[in-house]
Amino acid sequence: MEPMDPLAVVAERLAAAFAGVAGREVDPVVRPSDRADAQANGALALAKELGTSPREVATEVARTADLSRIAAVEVAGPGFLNLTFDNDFLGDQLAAMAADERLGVAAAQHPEVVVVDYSHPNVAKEMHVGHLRTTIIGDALVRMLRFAGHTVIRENHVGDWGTPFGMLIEHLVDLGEDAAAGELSVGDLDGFYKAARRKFDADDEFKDRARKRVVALQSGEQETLRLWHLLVAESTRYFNAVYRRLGVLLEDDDLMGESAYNELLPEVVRRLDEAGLLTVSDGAEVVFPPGFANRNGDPLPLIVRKADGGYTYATTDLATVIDRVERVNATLLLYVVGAPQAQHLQMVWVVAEQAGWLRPPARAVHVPFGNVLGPNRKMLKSRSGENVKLIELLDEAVQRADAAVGEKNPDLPPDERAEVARVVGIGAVKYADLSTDRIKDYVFDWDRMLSFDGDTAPYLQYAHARSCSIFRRIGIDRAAVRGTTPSLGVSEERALGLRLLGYGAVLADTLERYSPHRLTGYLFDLATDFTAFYEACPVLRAPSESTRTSRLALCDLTARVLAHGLGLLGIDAPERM
RNA sequence: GCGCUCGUAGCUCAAUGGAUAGAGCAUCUGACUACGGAUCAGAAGGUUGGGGGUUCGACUCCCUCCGAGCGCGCCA
Repeated sequence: MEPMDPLAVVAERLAAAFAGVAGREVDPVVRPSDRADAQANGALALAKELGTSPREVATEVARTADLSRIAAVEVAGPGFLNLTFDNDFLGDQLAAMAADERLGVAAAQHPEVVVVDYSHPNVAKEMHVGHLRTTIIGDALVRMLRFAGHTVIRENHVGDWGTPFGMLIEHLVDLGEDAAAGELSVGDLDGFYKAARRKFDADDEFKDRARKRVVALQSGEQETLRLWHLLVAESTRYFNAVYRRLGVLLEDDDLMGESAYNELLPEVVRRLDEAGLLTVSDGAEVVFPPGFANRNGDPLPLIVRKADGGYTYATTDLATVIDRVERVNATLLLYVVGAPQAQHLQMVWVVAEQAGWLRPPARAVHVPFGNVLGPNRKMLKSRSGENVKLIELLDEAVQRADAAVGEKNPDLPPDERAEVARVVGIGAVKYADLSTDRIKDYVFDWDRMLSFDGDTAPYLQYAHARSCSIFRRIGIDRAAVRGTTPSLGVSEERALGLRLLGYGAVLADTLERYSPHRLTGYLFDLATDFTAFYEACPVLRAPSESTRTSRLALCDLTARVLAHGLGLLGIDAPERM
């Protein structure tokens, strides 16, 4: 099937012409441009190789390229090929896009099994805004990868094991199971954790009990395990409530906490030993991956077993590699984990490669994201106590959205209003996070997260709702216009049509970089093009019946792309708001 | 000390090595008895932290300096 993206079509034709001029295969870059519909700059790069001027190369390419009925081409500047697409061609491409369930988005050529590791909250600890990034980015990547045709396995690597559980279980015992469960079920995880921590720090007797409890837990003592399960179950219930509120795909089946790898840990160490990678250093069993040095310039170890015999998170992370490659049969391991973990993960993967667990086609990719900073521009610390609970942020967002909906559209029935408020509020929060390049730190700011103006989800949702509204007004089914070929005589129609046709390329780019903000940027541009079109081009009062049908087709396709793109980001698009 | 990341308009952020660095917010001017004003049109706002280099061409790549943040042996 010929691609619907006109840039791709033209790139193919130009490649042939370039090949004729250069005498070898050339892959010209064709990109959107302010000066024309598209621009190719291959001649500039090729001229030196051919020993001629860029303009000569460009002119020859322009002369020999087969672009009839597709685009006009002219040589400009130092040797740019400026392309102007033929309107009928664009209309045909749009018609093809509208007829395609995938909206012109190509499926992955080599579908694979992908594990996406994200969210990973800690049992008996509050989910705060820091968890927003990994959860939302991971969710968006899952949706996009799935749409691209990959088999996607979600894994929520919850922190459900380790030394803190001694004190948490003892605190549970002190409170009594019912009282503790009650406290946890209302979501006061921070209060529970802090109380345990306080006792641990202040009370030697408690501390002693906590330590013994850790040993009991690790040795699988029945009663201790039962109490541990209680903690995990209550926390999980709370996490699920947050996930449902947030509208992400994670569910109980996706839980792969640290505890899930317990049996594998001795195996990890044994295999490392067999591979001759294990060294004993200061009583601990470690591996020295090449290329890493500590602050003294000495080799930096990855500790897989502490001097006291306990395992570390490095051991667990190594176990995840084994499990995901050997049991799940994944070839792509995505870790949606904060940027500070970069070195740790690199070390783990180097060791996994050395041990032979991670080898092509299997590979691990870190999808890092920046820190959420406090008002003082310092990292929002999970134990600082003053960080914002995720659920509070979400509730506030929905509440503000509800007020806005009540003001803007008072006629909405109460139940629909509540749903719109939810979708708009949550959408705003998600979009605020997803629309920034994930690698950057950002300062957490209520106003920023809860803004409904400008480059925000509600703006995109509004554009979608307006488009749907036209069809509702005249009472026709949107699908009815999908057979028509749009004509693009007006510049706003043309700009909108061109934008629509770029959807597939943007999605590919977004997935290639694992950067959802590429998609949000496109959707904002699309909504902007649509509103400009909407202002300039009357649809229902169009000058002719054919123009009206053509514009209705553009409205329908815009609404579909907006809803689809937002959907891939985990954001709903209501038909009314 | 070593390593990683970041530095772009007053603020928050975009920008595959391509011509004149773009948006949003805020500010200022304007626009309908609304196909939905949660909108649109316009103005103003820049030595892309400094300096060097590579290139026909650098916000982008390399070097260096400055500034900020985060990692760097038994927490996870």
